[in-house]
Amino acid sequence: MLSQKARYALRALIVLADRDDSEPMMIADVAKAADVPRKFLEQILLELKKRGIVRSTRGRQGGYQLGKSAKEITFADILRVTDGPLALSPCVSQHAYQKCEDCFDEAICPIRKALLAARDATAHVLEGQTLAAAVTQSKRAH
Amino acid sequence: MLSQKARYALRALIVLADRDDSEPMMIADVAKAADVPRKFLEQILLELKKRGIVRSTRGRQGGYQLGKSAKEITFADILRVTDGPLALSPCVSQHAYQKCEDCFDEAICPIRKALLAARDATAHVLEGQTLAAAVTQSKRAH
DNA sequence: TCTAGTGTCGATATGAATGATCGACTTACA
DNA sequence: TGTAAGTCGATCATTCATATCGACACTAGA
Repeated sequence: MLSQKARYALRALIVLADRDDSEPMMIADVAKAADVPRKFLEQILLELKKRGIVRSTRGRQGGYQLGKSAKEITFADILRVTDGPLALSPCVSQHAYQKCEDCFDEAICPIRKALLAARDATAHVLEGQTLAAAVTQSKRAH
Repeated sequence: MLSQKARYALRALIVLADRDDSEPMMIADVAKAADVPRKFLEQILLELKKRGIVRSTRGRQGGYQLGKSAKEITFADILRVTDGPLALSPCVSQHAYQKCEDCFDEAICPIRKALLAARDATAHVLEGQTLAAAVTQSKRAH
């Protein structure tokens, strides 16, 4: 399951993607539009910023904007920030690989093999879902 | 990520699947073979029993066996017991659907659409992975 | 019928993660 | 230089994950 944090991040980013990106949007406004607790959103945006998904401007007239084109930001990118690796086990993670402690031989582990297939399938789908597509879709529906 | 509980369940079930199933195996023996804390395994097996994945015999000479053929038990079945729905959100779960509280219209929710695709992909893979296949594979490797 | 060996079940302990909030600080523009 | 913005560290409440304990119920075999 997604964490609440992930839901908030997705909603906030869709808000940012769905507007004229020429000037930044204040945290408070994003929080209101995306229905996210203001202070919590702060933390989330900071993490997204560290990964380059958004960028910020300080001081007056400051706020947040996407860090790159909405076409280049995928759901996979976002979920990796908020919820960690997509994989069901560290031993099948592409971006955060780690050996299982109690696995004596990865090569023949029957569990690993199944999890690897699951990871590939999930990642393939989520890496194909961009923010731009999400915005387009929700606009078309109105 | 999988919970520890899920890893334990998978390992224990592979142990049960990988033996002559004519007589039950004691919890203590399963715990040892699968390297799972005995008391914790108790709880896990009870839950698996409720879902029909294993069955038990009480009293002397008692113990656990698979509840059906290893060919009919999928990783999806097991993970649903230990970790809940495979879906990333209740609103896209097949077996445990629930409406999002703060989602005003499911039909046009751009997040939901992405999560639905992810669920389908994951479920498809995990429902294709049986205990029997896992055992066969690990045997072939030796 | 007794008893030893087995699963069952409810309660509880503990630590970690999650979700959320607060207040002080820094930066930038007018 | 004052004010409006983001930044950052700390903290807190609650829930969840992991694990353990002890008493109980059931059954085969002596």
